Amino acid sequence: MPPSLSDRLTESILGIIRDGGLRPGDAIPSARELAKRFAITTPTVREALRKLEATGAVEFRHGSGTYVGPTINNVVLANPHRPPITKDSVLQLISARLVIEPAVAAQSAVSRQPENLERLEAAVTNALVPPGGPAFALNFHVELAAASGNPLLQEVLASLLKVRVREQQQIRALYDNRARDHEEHQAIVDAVRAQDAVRAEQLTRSHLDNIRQAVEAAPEFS
Amino acid sequence: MPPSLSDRLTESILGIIRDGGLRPGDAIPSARELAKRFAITTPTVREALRKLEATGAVEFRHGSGTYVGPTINNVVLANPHRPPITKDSVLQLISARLVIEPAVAAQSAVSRQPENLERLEAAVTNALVPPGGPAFALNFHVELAAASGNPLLQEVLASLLKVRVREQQQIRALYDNRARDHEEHQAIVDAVRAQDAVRAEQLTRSHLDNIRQAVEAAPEFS
DNA sequence: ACTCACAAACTGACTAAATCACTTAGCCAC
DNA sequence: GTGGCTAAGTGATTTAGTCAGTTTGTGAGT
Repeated sequence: MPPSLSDRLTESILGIIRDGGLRPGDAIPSARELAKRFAITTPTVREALRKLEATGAVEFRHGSGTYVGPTINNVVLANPHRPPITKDSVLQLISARLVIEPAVAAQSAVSRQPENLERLEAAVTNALVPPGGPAFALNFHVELAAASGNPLLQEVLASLLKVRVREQQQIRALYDNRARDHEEHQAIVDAVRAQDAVRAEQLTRSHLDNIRQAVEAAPEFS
Repeated sequence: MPPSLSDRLTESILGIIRDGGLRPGDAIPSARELAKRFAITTPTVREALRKLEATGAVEFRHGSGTYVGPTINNVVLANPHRPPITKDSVLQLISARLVIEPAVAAQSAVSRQPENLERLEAAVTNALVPPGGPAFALNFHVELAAASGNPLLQEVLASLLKVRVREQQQIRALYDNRARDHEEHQAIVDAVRAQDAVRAEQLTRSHLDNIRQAVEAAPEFS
């Protein structure tokens, strides 16, 4: 069962990106030129590009060009075609985070660098500004994972949280306890700063447990 | 910036799958029929289907049809367009697993059901049969995560390990210590059976640490 | 010299109508 | 029955073109 033409094409296009040293944001050759280069037609090229688009490896900008996407080097990614969200799926997500994140926090307390502490502080304070601020790229829990020094852990957390974006508003609507969140986040940062792994782990666990309880108490959402 | 036609199409196709109650393995309407139904042309339909294919939501079988894929309900998935593997990336992966898996093992020791123990035992014994056996679908570490009762944790581990498949042969070639692996796996299962979370956690940690050391000692691969 | 408007010249988005390649199921001969 | 052939349905790909945005450079007007 030989790989299909469009399969080989995706690999070739990735080869162009890697061999060309292209980084996220850089433009790749136009669909017409790729078609010419590989001696195939544009619909076939577009199929291959769509596959790459689905995984965030490339991005289309109508009229402008095709660009290298932000997650091209990711190992694990959030499913862009997510199933609909239910209260159960939210609780499942929090349960998974309850297993993973405390261990991550402990590791981050050990491995954190001064740069990580800066970003963590920024994430904590940014969360206080009312929504609409542009600096929402910094997510506290993702930055906490980043402080572990392992990009893979950051990817895993980012993927888990990306799925949550859609219902984040719903949770906020039901249980907007920004002040408490802020306090707990700050306490975790302090533990990480002090390189107190045990405390960071335990604070993260109770923080997530608080969120879990809040969601559990909330009514089923639409 | 309105979503492109093929974006809306993917959503519509997912709608057909979900509304039709289709499950992985079931056939979906042919590209020609979808084109007719949405009053568009087949290349456009194919672009949408390719996007769904990239995330494992659908599968093509030339000459036969298009079928619902196994990972359509996944929240997080392994990047099918993985970057090339280096020794560093392998160590990074093991480090991430060293953070996540012990915590997962502890949770599994608490939550495991009789059914999980069966599958774990099967995974342990299957690993002993020489490669070529068909029952390689059971991966010990994935089953260990499954025993936690949280499908999301299973997804995360499966995604992390899927990436590793490509270099699994390389690791095996450098450090084929199947007997030791088997012993350590068996010890973890015993701890999980006894619902001894602390021991399961610690055994998992040392097991992964052994693998890490073996990889570290290995020469750089091609 | 500066700025604004506008017109190419690029780009992606999509259409239309075929042809080729593969799989499956049914039929028929043996 | 069983084997092989055939026909219908499917995905894979081509060809040739139109539509719709974006970027860039040019030139008129100030």
